[in-house]
Amino acid sequence: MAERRKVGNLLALAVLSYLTQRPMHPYELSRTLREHGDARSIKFNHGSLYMVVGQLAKAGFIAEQETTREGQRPERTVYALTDSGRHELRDWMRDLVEYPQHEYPHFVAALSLIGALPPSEVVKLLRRRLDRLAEQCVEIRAIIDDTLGKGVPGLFVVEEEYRLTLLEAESSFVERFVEQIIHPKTGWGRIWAEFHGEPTPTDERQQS
Amino acid sequence: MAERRKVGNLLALAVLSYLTQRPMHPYELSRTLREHGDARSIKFNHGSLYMVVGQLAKAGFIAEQETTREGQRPERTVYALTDSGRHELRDWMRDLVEYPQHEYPHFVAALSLIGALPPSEVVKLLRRRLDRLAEQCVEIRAIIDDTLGKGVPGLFVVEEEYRLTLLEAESSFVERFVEQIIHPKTGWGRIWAEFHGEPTPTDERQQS
DNA sequence: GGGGTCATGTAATAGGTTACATGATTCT
DNA sequence: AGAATCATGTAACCTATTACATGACCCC
Repeated sequence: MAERRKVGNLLALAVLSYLTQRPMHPYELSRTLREHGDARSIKFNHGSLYMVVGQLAKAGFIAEQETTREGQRPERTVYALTDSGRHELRDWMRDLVEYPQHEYPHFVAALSLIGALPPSEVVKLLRRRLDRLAEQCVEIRAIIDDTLGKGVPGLFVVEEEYRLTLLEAESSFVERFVEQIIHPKTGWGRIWAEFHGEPTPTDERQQS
Repeated sequence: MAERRKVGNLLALAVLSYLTQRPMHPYELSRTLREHGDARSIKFNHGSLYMVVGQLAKAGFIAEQETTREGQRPERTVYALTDSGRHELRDWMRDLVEYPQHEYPHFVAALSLIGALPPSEVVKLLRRRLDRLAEQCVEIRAIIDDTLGKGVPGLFVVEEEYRLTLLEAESSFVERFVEQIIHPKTGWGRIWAEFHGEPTPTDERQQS
């Protein structure tokens, strides 16, 4: 489970995966990744790609196959997957699917220090957050519908469905949280506000 | 929104937050962070802490206040929050609470490349994942109950409640996904399996 | 009083991001 | 023909993680 991989960057996983189809040179990988929209799921960045390709080659997961040159353009080095690379890809995928990872989303960090802001402000900010979350939901819906509309099978948008699930869960969490804060009798707002030297808040449920 | 901060590591946020209480030296911060359990929400690591403190000092958000030494132990440099640091803390928190960030969880990456594994295996792995997710849920529940049991107000475990919400959402997503794959008539399993050269799967719903 | 572990920090290394460079192609 | 953009890669810089170092305290 989550062993220390020789190459840990998830971009490498995408590279391995694309190379199962055919050998490619880095720029082609780059283009394909971006076009295929994988950059939404895996942090992508031109510089890192070359780094990762280098690491994979050093680790023996891919191998330089040929070096061609067209006209005066820089040389393009074509890489192919090795057996060891094919194995690494499967093994890594199994790992990722079976074992949930402890991660550190930004919002978790913010929540853990939320007491640093006064509750009246937090409520305002959370309501704005709800709007943004809703926007993101429609955006993702659009991507999904658009892709399915082109006849692509649903399996290829499953990661977007997942995101959507999480966004919806977050939204309803935030709604509940806001209620907890502003609930006039049992809410946390009172002591929290006092701690910040704010006037005891009135019931704000009707606002914006 | 999400401007380029002088110091971007979320550990720095925790440091700023702790220093609002009183000036401390790095090791004290380190201990406090670990004891207070913030390491579950913010990636923490001894080395990074010193780095971050250095960065914060260079950026003027904290300032060296005094340097003491007890016996022959190394010097301890005590840092205090500056006005600019206090401002940065609030500003950063507002940012994090209001704006959802696009993040890259490992599972999303795996889903986006899920076709690399054959469906029969994916189903097996997803079922195992469900078990692990359930374990994590009870673990978090325990932390929450334990903390509340000590009389700590609920506000201080809100980040764990959030995690829990996300875990539950993920669980139900995975359950639905498994159903999608194995559904005998409308499921994705059939073509997917063929693509991998596997025998067309039978209805596996009764298995483990 | 020798073997752990706590307290405290620095240095070495590896990893990732940004900036730079340069010929080719296309647009106006 | 000059400007913008694509194609392709390297180098410089920052950030983060691991490893190392050393005196104090505690236990048996």
